[in-house]
This record gives sequence, C-alpha cells and structure tokens, in this order.
Amino acid sequence: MDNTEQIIYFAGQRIRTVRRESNINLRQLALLTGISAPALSLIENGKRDPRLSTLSKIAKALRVEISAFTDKPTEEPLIVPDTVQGYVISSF
Amino acid sequence: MDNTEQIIYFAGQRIRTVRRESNINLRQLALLTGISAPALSLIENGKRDPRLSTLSKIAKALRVEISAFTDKPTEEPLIVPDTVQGYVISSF
DNA sequence: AGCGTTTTTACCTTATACGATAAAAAATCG
DNA sequence: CGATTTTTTATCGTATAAGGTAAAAACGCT
Repeated sequence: MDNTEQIIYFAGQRIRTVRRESNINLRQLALLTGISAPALSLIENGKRDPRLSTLSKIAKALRVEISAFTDKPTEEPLIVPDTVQGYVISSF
Repeated sequence: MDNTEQIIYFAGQRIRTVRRESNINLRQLALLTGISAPALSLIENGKRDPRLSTLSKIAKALRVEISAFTDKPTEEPLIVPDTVQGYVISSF
C-alpha cells in the first residue's frame, strides 16, 4: 500500500466516521451532496480518489472542514500558553 | 462563481503561495511531485479540480498538510479557555 | 529593447471519477 | 429465521484529470 493509497483510505475512514456520528446513511448523504450513494461507498472504502470538489461537498454536508478528512490528528500534548488574558500563568 | 469554484480557486492560490515561499518553480515542483508543470499551472490557477492524491503529492513535496490548501484560516478572536491548568481565569 | 526563464495555453491520449441503474451482499431488526 | 434497510458491486455513458509535447505569452533582468 503506497502513500497515496493510504491517504485515500484514511480519508474514506474519516468520512465514514463523521457520517455515522451524524447518524445519516449513504442515501441521505447522497441527497445532501448530490454525489451518488455508490460513489460515496467507493470513496468511504478507499476505492476511489475523490476530487477536491467532491471532498468539499461532503465536508459541507457534514459540517466539518476538509481537513477533518485529510489531516492526521496531531495529538499535541495540550500546549498551554504562558499568558492568558494578560495574566502570566506561572505567577500563580 | 459557485462554492465549488471558490474552493478550487482558493486551493490554487494557497498552493502557489506555499510554492513561492519555498522558492521553487513549477518545473521543480513537477519533478518533486511527478505532476506535470502544465497540470500544476492549471491547478494553481483554479482551472482544474485536483484529486485527493494530487493534493497529497503537492502537500508532501511542499512539506505542509493538505489543510494548508483547503481550510480558510479561521481568524478566531483568540478564544480563551475559562480554565487553564486547573485555575479558573475569571477568579483573578 | 532584447534574452533567458518561467508560466500559460493548446492539442492529443489515456486513465479514472462520477451518475444512473440494477442486482447482490451485508447488516439490522422484528 | 424472515423481512427490511443499508451498503456494496457491476456495468455503461459522460465528463474531466493528468501526462506529454510544443508553442505562445508573460516575466525578469541587465
């Protein structure tokens, strides 16, 4: 599995996850996006390399950013700013 | 200009900006990505609707996340959490 | 202005995304 | 299990992304 396939597969998984969290099925997402249910199925299963416009329609329908499908969540260790509203945290 | 065209146009602008910041030309980016310079030109000018795999190759070559091309920088007014490290800000 | 570089455009070919439809398979639920 | 719903797969037609090449246009630079 090369890098490109990984990206496509990952995006498909993310789309499926977000769609299920929204409690809608493929037929309903098809209606919302104008993308056919068979096409959505292929995309969710990583068997199709969607166009940017296609990702955009799906993201809009599911009310998320495209990055929700593309970027690996960088589990950053909760960076805390050293100042908040002008107060210096470390002084407390 | 419909929504889809806007997304594609915006992504193209972002790609061009990032590429120029990297001080490389289209021919060089073509070599790095395996995407032809004419194709890259069309994408940067918002005249082509690139596939996810294409965006991925460009992002990798330019060493940025795909979201650098897709997400509008949401200039949020610096949201401040009401608690930081267990301290309740409003109590200061 | 003229020269070299970079980008854009055009044309052609191939690959593939996408829609529609239908059928098969899988999942869900009584 | 049987019935219904949901998802997957297959097939076909159309649209378009992408490569290659070459020529034109735009840009830089001295």
